[in-house]
Amino acid sequence: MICSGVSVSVNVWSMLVNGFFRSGEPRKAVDLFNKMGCSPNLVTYTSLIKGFMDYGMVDEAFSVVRIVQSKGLAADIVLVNVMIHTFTRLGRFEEARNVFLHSLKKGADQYTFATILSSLCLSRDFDLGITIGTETELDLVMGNSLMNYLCKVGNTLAALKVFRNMSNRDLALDCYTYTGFLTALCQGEAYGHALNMYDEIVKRKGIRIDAHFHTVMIDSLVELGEYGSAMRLFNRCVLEKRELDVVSYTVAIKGLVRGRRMEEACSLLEKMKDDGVMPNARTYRTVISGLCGEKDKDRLRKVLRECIEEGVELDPNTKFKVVSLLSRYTRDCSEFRSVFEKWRENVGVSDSYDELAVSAG
DNA sequence: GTAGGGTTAG
Repeated sequence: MICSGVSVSVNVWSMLVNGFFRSGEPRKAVDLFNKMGCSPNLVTYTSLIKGFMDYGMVDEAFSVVRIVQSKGLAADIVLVNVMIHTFTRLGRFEEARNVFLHSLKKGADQYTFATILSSLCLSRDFDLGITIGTETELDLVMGNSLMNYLCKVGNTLAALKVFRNMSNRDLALDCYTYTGFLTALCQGEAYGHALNMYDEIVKRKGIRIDAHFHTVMIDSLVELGEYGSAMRLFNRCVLEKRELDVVSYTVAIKGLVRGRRMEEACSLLEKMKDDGVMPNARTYRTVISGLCGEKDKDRLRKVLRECIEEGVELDPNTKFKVVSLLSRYTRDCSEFRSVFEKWRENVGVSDSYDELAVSAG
């Protein structure tokens, strides 16, 4: 269209800018924006803000926000939703909440509620002082988000009610929905029923089940202290070649640690690597604090060696436990002396705050 | 039928 001189509307330019961001070519999106043959509008700016945020280009995103403001363009509902999402991703929950409260007066929709519910969960500040979206008819994503929120605040019955509501409608329930359902059942002390439902959902045709779904069931059993049952389910998932990821293995390891089965926990740590799933800092933390708890110095040294070899950085808490245990035995920690030195140097600097920070995507 | 937005775990 451009080469043949056909006039390209602002709609088409906006679609192209958005499309290049979404297909992983932010450079082209920006080039095209700069070459637009007409002036951009709110839709174009919204695509830019979202696009920049998706690539972690926070300053660029906010420079577009300032352009919108300086042009006196009023944000519509889509931009409002993008801004709630943007502030949330940056951990700026207060601002997300303010934008949301402002949007209530002008008509929030399902996207708004899904976003703010997730924001509240992330901020761990569940008290918004208002009820959310009771006037709005649930759609799939908002329903999923609401169930998740209700489970987190401990309102299990309300979560189950949302599930029933969703089931009675013409919604194509998905992985998120069933995961929320199982979480609620386990929280409601109906884990036997949850296990039956789990089996039934896995057998059902046409539902894509992901690692998250299996992991939630396994983790719920672990949290209920049903370690044997949790491990049977995990092993069954392995045998049946279900999709499992690093979180699934870590949750299973947590079950073994809680059940004080450290030998098996260490074997599973090895097995996951054989299965092609690389342990991360959280996995090592689970095993290592378990070994510290059991004062199992020999296994601890072996696992710590691997952790260091693989370049996985532990959290400050776990480092402290390791040093407390091993430094009492000079002979046992000689091989780690330089590593411990480095840990001491870093105390109090950035990495201590990592756990407080919220991922910017 | 005609641009842009949303939900999950250890």
